[in-house]
Amino acid sequence: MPIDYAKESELLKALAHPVRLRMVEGLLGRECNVNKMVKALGLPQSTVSQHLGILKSRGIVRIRKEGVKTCYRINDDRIAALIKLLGK
Amino acid sequence: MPIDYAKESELLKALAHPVRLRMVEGLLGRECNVNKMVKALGLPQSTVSQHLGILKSRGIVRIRKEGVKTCYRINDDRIAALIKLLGK
DNA sequence: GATATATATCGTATTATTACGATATAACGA
DNA sequence: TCGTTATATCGTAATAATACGATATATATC
Repeated sequence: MPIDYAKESELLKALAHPVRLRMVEGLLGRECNVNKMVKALGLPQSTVSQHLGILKSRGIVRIRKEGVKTCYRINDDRIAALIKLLGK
Repeated sequence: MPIDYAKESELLKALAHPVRLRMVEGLLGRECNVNKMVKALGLPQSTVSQHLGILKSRGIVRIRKEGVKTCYRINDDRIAALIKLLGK
């Protein structure tokens, strides 16, 4: 399958940040709401939300609303394999 | 193996550019000198050289000198699998 | 409706990346 | 040594990404 360089480089760019990489790895196999991530990461809420927005806009994650909470989960099938590759 | 987020996000950042992604894919399985890439990509020589420098500094490619020519080739075993993943 | 909680968005200063012409360096052949 | 070819580096203007406080919005509870 021919690669869409512009599109796939956007995907990689979204993952190419230490905080987002950590977020994505943390979301493998389980969903998580924003507040939990804020606490786990020790970063300002606005910063975490901004990073999540980037991951969402690239289709890497998607959300599920649960009352007032927003639960994020992985939405791209390739992510798990990609993260696994990085650990080698 | 636990991921070094800073290190691996640097790897992804180096790949997260349409031109560099195209370069890397073009180098899968075969080496190529700078001038050939300049012609193939239709970009200024300084631009191509700058991108190659980024790929090299992250260990994604390495070089072999052949007289005046510099031949670039893939140097990271994970790259082929990563590119393959992107095409899915 | 008032309040508290969860999250998103805005504004913006700082820092990083990009593109590319100009210039430098290095190897080769005449 | 000169000229040519191949490549790297420099300088820099333009653009993009980042961090994060302030603020807005939405939902639940009382």
